Amino acid sequence: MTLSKLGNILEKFLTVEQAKQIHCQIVVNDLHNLEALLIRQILKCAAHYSARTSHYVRSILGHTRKRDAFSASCTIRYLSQNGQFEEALALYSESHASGIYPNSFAISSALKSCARILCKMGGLMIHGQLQKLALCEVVFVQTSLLDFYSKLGDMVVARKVFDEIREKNVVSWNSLLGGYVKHGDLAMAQGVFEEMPVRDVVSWNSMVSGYTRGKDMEQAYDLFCRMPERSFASWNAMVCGYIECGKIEVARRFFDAMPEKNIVSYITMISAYSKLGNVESAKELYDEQRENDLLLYNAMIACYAQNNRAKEALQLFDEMVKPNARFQPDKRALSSAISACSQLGDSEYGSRIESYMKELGIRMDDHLATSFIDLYAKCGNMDKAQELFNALQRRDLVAYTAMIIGCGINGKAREAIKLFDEMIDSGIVPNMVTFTGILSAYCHVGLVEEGYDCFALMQRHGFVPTQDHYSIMVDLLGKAGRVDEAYGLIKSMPSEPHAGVWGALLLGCRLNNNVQVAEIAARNCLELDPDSSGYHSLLANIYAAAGRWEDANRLRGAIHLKIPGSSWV
DNA sequence: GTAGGGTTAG
Repeated sequence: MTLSKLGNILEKFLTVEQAKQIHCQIVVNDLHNLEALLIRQILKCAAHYSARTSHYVRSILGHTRKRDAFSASCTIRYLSQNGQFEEALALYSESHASGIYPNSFAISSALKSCARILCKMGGLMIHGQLQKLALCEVVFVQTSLLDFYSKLGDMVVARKVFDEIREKNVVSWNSLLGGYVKHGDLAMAQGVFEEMPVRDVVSWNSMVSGYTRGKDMEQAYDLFCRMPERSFASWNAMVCGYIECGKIEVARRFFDAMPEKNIVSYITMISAYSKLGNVESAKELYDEQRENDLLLYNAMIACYAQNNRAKEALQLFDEMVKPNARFQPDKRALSSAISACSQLGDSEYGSRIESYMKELGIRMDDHLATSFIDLYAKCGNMDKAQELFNALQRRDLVAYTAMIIGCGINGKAREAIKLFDEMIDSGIVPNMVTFTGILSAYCHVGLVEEGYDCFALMQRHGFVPTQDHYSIMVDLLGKAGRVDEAYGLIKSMPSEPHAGVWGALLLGCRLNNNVQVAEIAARNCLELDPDSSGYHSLLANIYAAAGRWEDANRLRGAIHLKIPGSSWV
């Protein structure tokens, strides 16, 4: 078989299994000159199969005995194009360490990876290496470098790199323009836009998104109308802009008006609906495009997971794990799935995900570890959660919050408080979720004064306590026997309390046999949440405890009348 | 075959 024939077969018909067989043949017959060709063809196919082949590509590379600059650069490029930036960088530095000199393809892919994961050190190191490699004059490399600095927000250096490019092309200009836009420097961006010798559709798109970032939709629309040609990205930028301004209906009108939509348009709309809790609209859009893109899956799974519809999230995730699925889950899909497990308290499913990750060689990063911390903590396995927490590269707000909540629900209030203090000391500013966690930890051990301090601290940080925070505080006061104070706190609330807050008060009354306040609490509960029968029996118990049997029996009778059968449950 | 828009965790 000739090389070109083999190439054609691979390119057109390659499946993972077939490629594996061919690769075995090559290894067995010691045909190493074929390896580079094989890898190139696999990478071509990989573009169609995305995550499905990534594991396989890596395994091929593991088998490859002669690692030349060509196969390394192909793989680095492949990884960076498929969003596997850490892996791309790992391979880059590995190749570099084993004496393979990177070519311009490897360099630009590595720089792109650094930019995307905001790895400043990595980019700086590559910049340093460039001097020795005599690649400083290659416009691709220079533009990648420029893009790296502008994505990291260092526009001074970016500008310097740009000035040194001898033959600037439109992409170089666009990267500089995009940098100013991302940096929020609209004046400079406009200057560059005026100065550019040639503008293409990307330049116009950048300017449009410059205005949408500044929430100046009028200017954005004006520019949008004046564009000589429009791409998907032009429309998507407008859709995105209206979403950020909270005008979802206008965004939808633009979305519907698009002459042709691409997958990005769908993902943008789906995640907007997701954040607004409109799962049905998201699902409708998803159904129009299902199984079309890995990121589409991710967006829909995240949508379910973010809106307390964990079962549906996992159903969709299951589709991806099937042997013949078109897309295999990546880290983001995994994060959402783990979060769904956590909501269901299903640690068994979580363990399956963990072994699935091992099987595919997906490394645990901080993001994933944080999802697992939450899962294990909610399932009561604090040892495992602590272990993961200790192994984190960096402890950020979300990780601390997950641990604090975990300690809180597992009765380790002291640890929660310690973590909270540690977090504050390291300069991390807590948010609403953190306060919920720490407040419930105080509640768990009955630290009333600390609870009040926490309320004050929240307000000092500019947060208005939510209904949840008030519920926990009322709960805390009730447990401490301070029912009247709890009632006073409710009366001081700036907004109308929900049933949950009154419910917490009612529970407090039960603990303290406070009939007077209980009647008020129960009345409010029933008004706000008339379908629930729990309040009746709670109040009945309070009457009974106070010796008011008549009232208790009257209420119990009412339960029978109202919802027949419910008392049997 | 190289660079420029989209999605994760509490």
